[in-house]
Amino acid sequence: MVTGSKDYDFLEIERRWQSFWERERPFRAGLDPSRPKYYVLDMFPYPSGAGLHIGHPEGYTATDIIARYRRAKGFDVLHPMGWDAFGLPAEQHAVKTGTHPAANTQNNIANFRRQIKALGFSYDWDREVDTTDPLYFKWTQWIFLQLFRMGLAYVDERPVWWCPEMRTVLANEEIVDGRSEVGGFPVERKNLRQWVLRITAYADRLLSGLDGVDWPDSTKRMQAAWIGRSEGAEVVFALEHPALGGLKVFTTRPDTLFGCTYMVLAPEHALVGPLTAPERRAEVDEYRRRAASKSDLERTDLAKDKSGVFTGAYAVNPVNGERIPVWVADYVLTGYGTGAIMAVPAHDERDHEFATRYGLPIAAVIEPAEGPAKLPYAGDGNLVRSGAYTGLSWREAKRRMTDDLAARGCARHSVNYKLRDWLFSRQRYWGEPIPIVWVSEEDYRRAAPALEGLLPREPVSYEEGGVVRVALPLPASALPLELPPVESYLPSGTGESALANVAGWVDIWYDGATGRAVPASGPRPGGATWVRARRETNTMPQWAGSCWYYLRYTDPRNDNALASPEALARWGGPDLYVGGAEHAVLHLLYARFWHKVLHDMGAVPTDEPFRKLFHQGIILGEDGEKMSKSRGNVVSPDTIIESYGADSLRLYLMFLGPLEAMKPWNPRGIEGVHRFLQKVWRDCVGEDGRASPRIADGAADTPELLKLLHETIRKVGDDIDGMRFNTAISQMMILENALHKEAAVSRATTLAFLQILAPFAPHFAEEVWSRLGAPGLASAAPWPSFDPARISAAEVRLVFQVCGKTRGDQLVPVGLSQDQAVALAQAHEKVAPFLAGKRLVKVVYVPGRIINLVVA
RNA sequence: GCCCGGGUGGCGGAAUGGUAGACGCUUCGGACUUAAAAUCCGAUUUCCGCAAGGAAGUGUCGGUUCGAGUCCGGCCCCGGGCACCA
Repeated sequence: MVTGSKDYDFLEIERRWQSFWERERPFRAGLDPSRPKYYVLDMFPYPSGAGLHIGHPEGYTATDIIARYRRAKGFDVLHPMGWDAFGLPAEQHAVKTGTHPAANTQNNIANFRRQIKALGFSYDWDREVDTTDPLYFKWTQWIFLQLFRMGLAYVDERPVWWCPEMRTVLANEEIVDGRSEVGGFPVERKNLRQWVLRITAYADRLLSGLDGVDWPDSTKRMQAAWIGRSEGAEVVFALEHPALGGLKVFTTRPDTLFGCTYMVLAPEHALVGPLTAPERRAEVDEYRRRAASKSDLERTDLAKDKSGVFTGAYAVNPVNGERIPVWVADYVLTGYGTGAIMAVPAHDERDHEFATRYGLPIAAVIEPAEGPAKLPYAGDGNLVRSGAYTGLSWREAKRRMTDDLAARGCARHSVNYKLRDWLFSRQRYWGEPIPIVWVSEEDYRRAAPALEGLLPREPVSYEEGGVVRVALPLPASALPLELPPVESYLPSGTGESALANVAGWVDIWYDGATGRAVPASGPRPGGATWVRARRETNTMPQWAGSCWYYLRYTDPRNDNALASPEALARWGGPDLYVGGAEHAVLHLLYARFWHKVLHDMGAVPTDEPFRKLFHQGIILGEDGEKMSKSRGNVVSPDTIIESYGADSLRLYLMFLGPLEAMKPWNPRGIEGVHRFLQKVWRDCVGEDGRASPRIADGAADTPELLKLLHETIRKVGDDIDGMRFNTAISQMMILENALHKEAAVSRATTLAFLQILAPFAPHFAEEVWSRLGAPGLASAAPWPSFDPARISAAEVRLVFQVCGKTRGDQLVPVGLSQDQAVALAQAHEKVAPFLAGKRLVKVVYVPGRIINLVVA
């Protein structure tokens, strides 16, 4: 199984070995259950039409090295690849060309697969998954039904970007500067009925679960910030208007209650209407109208100056009975806390800015130890002018005041999160259909008994034109619910997806017990369980399929479960997950949420999906800018492979710098690693294409060479474990430079070198391995072990310092005593002049490293 | 504004508190060649010096230490994330 060429013909060599792997499939997982398992996963790609760019194989090369290294170390390795293939670009392409997005998607997948295989990655292709495959999304839909059953999926009116000109809903990324990216039409907010997942129910566990995982700190921090837990109190302020009862606010600083000088409601707050005084109504209504027309962006970024209006109403501060005015301002958000705040301008920057602008009183109630602080002051301190609480530390006061108010029934300890529930529906064709039909209340009651155990405790319903519609889940037996063919992939024009136009699919007679359906245009089939239904026309977002794919890889063809309990028990989640930091929050948070839900229902054994996470850095263009088509600085792996081969590309991607770093692509640098391979080739393979005469069976390598070999074996192993591939490669270069200088090198040394090179440059290593006549495969041989005795030397280089400055060095025997070391230093010709005439005041001796003589 | 990460030769980068610049690129010199490419050998932080050698040097200012690229504090740049969340 070698190629015929005499020189390093990488194209031929790589082609041969790739077809060998294709044929023999040596990288299948689960072949030997007696071995320990290792599951190493890449974030699967969206197969775009543009094909692979150089950033993809960076992370893939890293995981491939680890996978091959672990196999050589005796692990049963699961290393799979698949396709996150639903998504907007495929749908846009379908709209433009009229062809089914699946066709284009399959073309793109074929191209991605070809490109990935050309890099020689050791994926188990038998486990490939594709989120758009009905056999896959059957289980995505099944998971949705579990969320539905558990009351974690509900419907709500939520705003979306609506383009009246195009009569379609647009995603955030389709909008540029407040206009549609295509056509440049104006867009507006429009409320639509949407599916929402109750991720907030898991907020606390999503936060605490971060403690137990081996993730980059920055990513943990980002998730924690996104979840945004804050502890405080809900406090009820009585309103003067007796009919209105109380006004509830959330505050993290109940200790500053004595400094509350006004209150603010979000413009959308339900009490704004009722409590506004008649003489202020016109102004307040106008303000609310203006706020409603502003986008989120305008309400935050652009509106640097705070604005608001007085409602004419007053509330009563529960701690001191003071009468305080109630304002409306859009710096208070409706979605957080209670949508209303107690304003403490002395100790909150935002309130301070607002109070200053509108001339509202500012009362300081917290003082640092060194006396009154410049306001606004949000730091540590004790209470002042706060009645019975004066003198307490703010932390102490926070607890006591909440407790006291709670005893009077006007406060309670409370926790709030920034995390919002997850908007889970898209008005698109190219996504997983949501397996729900909508029926009347009456029909729901009729169908319910047959769906025992599949329904949420509270029915999910909404009202439209006075008619209540209730969500009925498809039974699992009716999954997958596939996308019906459509004439046009354009959205319906009413804000619904193209599915709404498929009358025979949407409007149906539906058998709740079996999930069978026939078009409503036909007669109602016989049988009591058939009801009139309308199918859900929303589809799932792209996140859905990627939320659980790592589980499917463990048992990708299972038709009875998302994966068998045995497969899940064997593989668990990935031991290592590698992907871009751009997914630090959303993908990883959503997947963790689903995983915890699945864990709670007993479907998966672990509580967290990704034990160890690593983000590869971004590879920038030659110009140091982000690679993009418009900049024209995109590097394609195909062209690099043509000129240097996949092994050189793999080596170079890893040699560029630390995996996690952002680093520019330098087209010349690849010459270096390519030369390295050429050099190894020439040192191992002779003129005739067979083993070089330099490689001698009986050659006695020098102790220095063996020391270097064993150091290299150790360092390469350590560096792979630590994901420091760049230094592993440089160590192998050092070894090669040394081997190159030898007239003859033993076969054993050469083979060991090829083995540690194999994970990095697998085609190359296998080829040379077999040319040397070594048995089997380089990748199948057990990882070489290093001998510590070879590494330790009898002599070490000791550095002589005088007052911390290096003045010389010398080879000394290991175990040299301090006195001997001092004597050697004093006698050293380079060192002695610096000691002449000085008194030795101190000696610092680090055996085997340095001796520092401090003189005066 | 807040929270992170990072500033080391011409370039990418390497350095458990212990010889700063490994390894590679670039450039220069030499060998081989009719010549070129490839390859091989050597040099390549800056300054002073013919040399031996010496001095300075890891964004910047200060500190801790026998000794700091590494630890601590201030400042300046660059990159990323969040951004009225009460």
